[in-house]
Amino acid sequence: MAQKNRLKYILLGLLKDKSQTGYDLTKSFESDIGEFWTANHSQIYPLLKRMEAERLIDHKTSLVGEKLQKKEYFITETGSHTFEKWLKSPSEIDTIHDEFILKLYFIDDPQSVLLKQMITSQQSYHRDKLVHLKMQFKEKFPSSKQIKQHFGHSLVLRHAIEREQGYSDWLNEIYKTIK
Amino acid sequence: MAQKNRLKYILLGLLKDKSQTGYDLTKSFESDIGEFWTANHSQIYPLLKRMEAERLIDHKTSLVGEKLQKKEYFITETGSHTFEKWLKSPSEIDTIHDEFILKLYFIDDPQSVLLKQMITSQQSYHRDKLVHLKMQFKEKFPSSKQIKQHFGHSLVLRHAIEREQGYSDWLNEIYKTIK
DNA sequence: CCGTACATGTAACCCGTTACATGATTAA
DNA sequence: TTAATCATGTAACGGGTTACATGTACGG
Repeated sequence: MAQKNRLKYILLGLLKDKSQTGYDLTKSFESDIGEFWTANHSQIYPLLKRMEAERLIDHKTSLVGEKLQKKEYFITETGSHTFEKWLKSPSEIDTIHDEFILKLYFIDDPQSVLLKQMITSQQSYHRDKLVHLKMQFKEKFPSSKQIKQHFGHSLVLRHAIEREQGYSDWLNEIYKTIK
Repeated sequence: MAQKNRLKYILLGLLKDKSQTGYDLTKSFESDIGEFWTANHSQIYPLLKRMEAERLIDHKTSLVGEKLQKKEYFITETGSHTFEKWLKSPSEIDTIHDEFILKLYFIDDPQSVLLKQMITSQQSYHRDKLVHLKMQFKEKFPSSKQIKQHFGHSLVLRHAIEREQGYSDWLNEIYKTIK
């Protein structure tokens, strides 16, 4: 086994909640789950087929208009079991791949002009990201009711916000010392 | 162009500092740079050959004992130029792939027993990581002299420490609210 | 002499990205 | 009628992991 295939478990997790088409699943990577993982339809469709062959999921075909068929995928008993087993398994930690951090590693001189430019461009990126995430939280969790219903999601969003806040703080700190 | 190939730039960055063999380069992913990126020798050796074909690097062969030959790679003018161009290019941001965060996303119930177990196991991981990183910093940057010489590296290590601190704080916060 | 470290390579395989490809439905 | 969205697929390719493979040098 060469890689992890976490996408499989994401799809199981999403289908556990409700039956969906490959198209629907693809779209969820453009919103909610998209903050934490990415996937294209070209990866999702073949994977769904493989997962069906493994009996983790199944599908029923339905008509949209007069001709267009769509495949509504749903999770099987085996699929649910596999998903729960994954939840309980120890989580492996990947090293974080951040291109900016990588570049920074190679800059030895505190007085480097390039460094200043790099910091300011990163500052604006992470500032925007922070604003975006805070807005997301407000939209999805306007009251404690939503938090109780999707506790994990709220924690994950809060974590992303705190991470971006930390990133911004760190950048601002650097900026102060080099300017 | 399907992917990024950041490893190429890491190798250039390392060779810019000093000439090294593939073996040496492989080893540096077990220490310093290993905190921020991973790579195996099976990836490095073929890449070095490709980079040589692109005239980014070159090598001279030397003898270790009586038979064993090693290839000492060094960076070319073209290689230096390519590296500098990369440093100046805008940094793309990848979404962070954290398996624990992913699992958490799917846990709706704040009272879940599984959640408690997951939190405590993560707490110990990130606590250990934090200790490790702080030790690394003390070892590599015992005084301001080293920081001035390798400013970027010091920033990157400080960032990793603050990130782990933030992660731990967040976990502890969750633990308090669910216990 | 024996185990560890030094030193270099290839092959199989999976994951993920980009691009190619096609067609139906719906709302403006 | 036409543009956006819905809907599903395949192909090519590059990056990264695991495993296979071989041999030398050196210190205890």
